[in-house]
Amino acid sequence: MRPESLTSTQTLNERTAELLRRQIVEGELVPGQRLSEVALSESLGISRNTLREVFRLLTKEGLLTHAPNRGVSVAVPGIAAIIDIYRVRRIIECQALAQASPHHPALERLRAAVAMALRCRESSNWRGVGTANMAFHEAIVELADSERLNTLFSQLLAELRLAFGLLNEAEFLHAPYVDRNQQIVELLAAGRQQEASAVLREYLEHSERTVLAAYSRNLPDSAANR
Amino acid sequence: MRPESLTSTQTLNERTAELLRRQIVEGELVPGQRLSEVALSESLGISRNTLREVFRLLTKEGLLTHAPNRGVSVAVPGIAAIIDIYRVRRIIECQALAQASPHHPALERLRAAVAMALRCRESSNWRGVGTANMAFHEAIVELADSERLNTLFSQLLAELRLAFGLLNEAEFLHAPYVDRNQQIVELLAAGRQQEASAVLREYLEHSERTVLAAYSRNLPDSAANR
DNA sequence: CTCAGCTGGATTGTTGAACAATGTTAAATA
DNA sequence: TATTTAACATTGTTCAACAATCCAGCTGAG
Repeated sequence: MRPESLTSTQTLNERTAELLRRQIVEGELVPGQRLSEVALSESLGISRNTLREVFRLLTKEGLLTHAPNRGVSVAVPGIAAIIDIYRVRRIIECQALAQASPHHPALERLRAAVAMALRCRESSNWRGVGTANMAFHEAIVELADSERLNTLFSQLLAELRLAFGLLNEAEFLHAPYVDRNQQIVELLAAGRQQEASAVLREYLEHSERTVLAAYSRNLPDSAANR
Repeated sequence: MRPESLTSTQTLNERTAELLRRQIVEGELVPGQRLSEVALSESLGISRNTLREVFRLLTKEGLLTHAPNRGVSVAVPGIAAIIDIYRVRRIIECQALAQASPHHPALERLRAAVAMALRCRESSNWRGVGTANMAFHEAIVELADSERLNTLFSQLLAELRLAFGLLNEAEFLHAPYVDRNQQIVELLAAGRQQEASAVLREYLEHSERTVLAAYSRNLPDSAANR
């Protein structure tokens, strides 16, 4: 999809940004961890100035936080961020689904994501279920045919993956929703968008509650974060 | 609202970004204009590296476009961008309004924006009507109580002001909607959110048509832009 | 005359070093 | 103990240089 995601891009800037993005959402860099300009630039083999440009990029994407004169650190999604993200998701995803055409090309992507999730669930590959689930929701947003919503949403999902990384219960977080995803696709294909949207709304509310519960259970101290 | 908008902020980075932002949306820098790193950095009295960091910021905000090895230029919102922006606006604003509480604190801002617009219209201050109108829509999005939607929307509006700058018909673009804004506030205050949302939707569709018409009328060549 | 390829100049990409400004830590003092 | 001061470390910012890329104009062949 995105030209950057294929291979190493043209500029060192983008390549480094992509690398750090991956390290952040995959948990190699843990939330809250401070990123020293000199240390990281040396370990990456790039200049400090170049790294600073990358920092500005990722900060705008919400993956890093930048405190002037105090450096940048990996963002720590707090409860407020979770609530905010789910609020945006309900507004965008439900609306995209409700007004979607049953013949939209993204329908293929939806079906593919469901199929992938089913396969992964059978082999108890919960991580795979998670990424398939992400792809499913990205396809839902694509139903709205808006570049800007697509990029916003992919950033939101990256933030959410950061938050999920704080939890270690991938099965618990993703597996229960595979069946509902399938149901949503079928409803949409049958032209029953309103019902599909309603299912999705309830689904998102349930997921939010689950995440928030796991959050305050596992991270009792960082509740006031961000 | 935003801490940056009050006075000069801490870091030179942010201050310069704010300056360029203003120059862009106010038309001092015309869309399509190329921004040379050396020339601009000298004229601003800042270093080339610092300016490059600012460029990355404003590019992420959609106000600049960055072609690797070919430098940055002021973004040229094409017809596709206009359509996309209005699509996002309909999804976000209408939903925010439809689910809003009639006692939300942003209601005061809505009323203030309408009052301001009325005053400006009486004195034929069309520029003032325009900014009041922008404030009105920002307040609508605030009804959704989402940080992320607020920042997304303020970026969208900045892009839109960039597009409007290509047109020189402020009266035509903003004045007709003052009355409808007032109507929307009254409907919301009366607890008739659905009707308010419907008025807004029709309003946005009308505005989009107007802008697109003016666009293809005034800029017949740059239709395929972006 | 047109077009492919070349060449030189201009711009961006990237680096390294330096200094100023700020934040942090720990010792020293009241 | 609390406060102040004094080092230290980190970020903010600048500068100068070189490599990589792009662009315009030129040349020469057909």
